[in-house]
Amino acid sequence: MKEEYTIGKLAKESGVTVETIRFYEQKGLIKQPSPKSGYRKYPFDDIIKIKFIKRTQELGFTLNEAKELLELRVKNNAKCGQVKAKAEQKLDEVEKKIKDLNKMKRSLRKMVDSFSNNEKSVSECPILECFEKDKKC
Amino acid sequence: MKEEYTIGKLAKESGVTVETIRFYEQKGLIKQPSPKSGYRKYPFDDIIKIKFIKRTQELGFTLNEAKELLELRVKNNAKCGQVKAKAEQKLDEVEKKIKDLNKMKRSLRKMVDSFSNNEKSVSECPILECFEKDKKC
DNA sequence: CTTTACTCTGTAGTGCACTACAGGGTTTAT
DNA sequence: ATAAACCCTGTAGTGCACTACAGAGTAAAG
Repeated sequence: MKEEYTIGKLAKESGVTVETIRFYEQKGLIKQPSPKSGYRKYPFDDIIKIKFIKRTQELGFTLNEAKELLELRVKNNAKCGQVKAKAEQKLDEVEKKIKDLNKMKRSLRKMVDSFSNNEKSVSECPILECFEKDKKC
Repeated sequence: MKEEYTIGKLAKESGVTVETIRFYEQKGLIKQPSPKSGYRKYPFDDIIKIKFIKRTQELGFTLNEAKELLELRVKNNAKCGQVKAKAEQKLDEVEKKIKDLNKMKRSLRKMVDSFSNNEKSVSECPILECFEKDKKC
């Protein structure tokens, strides 16, 4: 009943490859007690860490940003206020991303709507024009 | 009154660098009549092509996708439906991203709110847990 | 006619997030 | 005891979208 994973098991359990874990380690996202004696050993808890990284990536954060967020958890002298500030900053970033994507969405929707006549040949479709900024097709 | 741009003028007019244009050429997005005699010459029309590429990128398309869209314009047997389908697919992708980011936003907002007590130490702040999928903080 | 500005090809480097070996050592199952 | 399965470090390659030269040729301005 050991409290540890080998790298292979951690990889399998968290849904990434062994190489990815070593890559994260190299980038400083996952630390490990430099295996003087053979193999890396990871606490079970690291599976949550890796899933967290994957989750943040799904949401458009970079690995460096994931690292920052992980570091917030680790600094035990940090106060909630500091964490809150970082979280708020991320929140602003997320909101900006959503805004940008909504712009994209509106443009794409306009384009799609303008292509309602499926049988027109492309020469009659103003493809280039439809992509122009602020152009109504 | 020549009907052509040099690469430098095309670059300036379309807001990209000379290298970017050559890069696009290399990737097959812009074609040019392999300048046996000196310098590349581009029709004025290519400025629209490059702006189109930039625009598609703004809309979340990759260079390869931009290339495909440009090719649709050239193939005169292509139907509007094909362009529409591509735009719709992108639209789905963008909408999914927005959904994910909204989830993230809600998680972050919850997190920020839970950090109202600025003097609690971070160890009491459930950062990782707050990011977990479908987890209510 | 020379200097400056522009162009050419080709290769290498950037940042991101991996992915794929090579050439070993270790552990576990049979 | 040996073979399969796993692990190690380290380096190189991938795809994307450029960016930055090096070393050379050409065109335009004064």
